[in-house]
Amino acid sequence: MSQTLKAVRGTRDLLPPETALWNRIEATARAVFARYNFGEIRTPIFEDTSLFARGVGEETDIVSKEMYTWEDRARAQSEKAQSLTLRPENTAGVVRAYIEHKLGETGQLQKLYYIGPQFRRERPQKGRYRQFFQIGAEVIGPPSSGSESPLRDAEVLEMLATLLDELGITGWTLELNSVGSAADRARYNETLRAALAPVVGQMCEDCQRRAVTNPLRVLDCKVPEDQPIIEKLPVIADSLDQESKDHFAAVLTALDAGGVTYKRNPRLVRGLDYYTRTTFEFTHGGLGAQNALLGGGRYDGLSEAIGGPKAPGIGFAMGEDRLVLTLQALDQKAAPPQVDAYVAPLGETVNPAALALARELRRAGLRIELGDGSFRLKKSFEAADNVARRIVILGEDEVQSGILTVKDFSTGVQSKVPRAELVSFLKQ
RNA sequence: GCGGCUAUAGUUCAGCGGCAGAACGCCUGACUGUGGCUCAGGAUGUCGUGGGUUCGAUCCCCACUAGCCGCCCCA
Repeated sequence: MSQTLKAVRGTRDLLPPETALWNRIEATARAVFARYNFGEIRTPIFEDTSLFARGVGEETDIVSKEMYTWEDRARAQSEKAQSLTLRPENTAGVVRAYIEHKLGETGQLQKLYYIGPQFRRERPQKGRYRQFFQIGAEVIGPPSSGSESPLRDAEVLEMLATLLDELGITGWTLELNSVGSAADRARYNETLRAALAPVVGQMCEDCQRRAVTNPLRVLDCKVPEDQPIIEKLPVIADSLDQESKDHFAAVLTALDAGGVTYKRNPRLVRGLDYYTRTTFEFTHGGLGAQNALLGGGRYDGLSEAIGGPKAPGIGFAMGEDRLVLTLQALDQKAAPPQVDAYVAPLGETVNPAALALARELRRAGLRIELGDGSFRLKKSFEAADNVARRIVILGEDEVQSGILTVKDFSTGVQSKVPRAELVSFLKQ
């Protein structure tokens, strides 16, 4: 059916009842964030392209291959067209807003969370979409606000463990590493290049390519034959300066005290250029190749990279689509909602009275489905049983007498209830 | 971006070079105001799109599109 319009590749419609699960996830996230004193930030869905080029990194796959970018037309002949991009992630936008509104001038630590769509033009797969939803948070501020403290790292990780637990996601793994400062990373890259030179010839094709373009990525290789070689490569921990080492040690100490279990992964390197020091990933089996539920880390130099003041920070982004998939795999499907009562008018003449009754009940806070007088009683019962705990029958008799007939589907008990008592009866 | 698998009813899926199928769901009746069980009947649809081979294609071939799996990357 080429004529009918369809959602474009990599995008999808979310429909009830699945949206109930999305709502639950978002409500839980908001509640947890509130307990940790985070406030919501909403940034635009598109930004100046250079924000991502400078923030995320020109050489990353995200920026070099996956962004939706276009030239916005100039308003006047004298004006240049502006290059705009649908946001591929939200951290850069948050930091841009932090700089633009001079939030650092408050002297306060900024704790901001966001929930919203992001866009990357990748090949779609389960758990990977071109429009996908992230729930993320950032802790950022001038150094004097404590933004650089390892306690912030530990607090964010502890909050994430709590959030996943409250969502009902069991069996997650937290993997942790420190990639050090920008200088540490540059030094490590050199060390790695030198160590790879004599052995790279024995490795897989991908690794041979990575050894040239991005040696850090060799550590991600999953080819079994390469593992013995990779295990003998120098680890980044040895290239860290003393300050970074102490910082990471302090994060681990705080996590231990907080009772958050983690697994150190010296080979965890993240794909965005802005990450420094602590990096982490929460993974879950059963997601297939896209096994990361969320990822994040520290970005002490990001603000300066995009022209702002020194503002160290740490943050994360959760793949909401992946949270949904994981919860569905754990069989926590959204149960079809049961309304409190189904109002069944008997005959089209009582339709108006049925609307009045439904209004009264709904205004009292009850969840009501309203049927239709053209339905035969049998059909009303069947429709009601699908969605409601009880049926309220409203025929001519009931309108005349003011006594309604209510049948409870779970007990099979049928009652006569005066209209004045109906609300309290249904609230039982 | 690369490689592989797949595409048939609202849903999950059979099927065959010659009238398009099942289950569930849906509609009608048995049953004028009492459902769930039962029985009888009914509608499901351009067989993803476009082209080719053929007397004839839903089936074979090609291309495209989309989904899934792996790679890549990442949330």
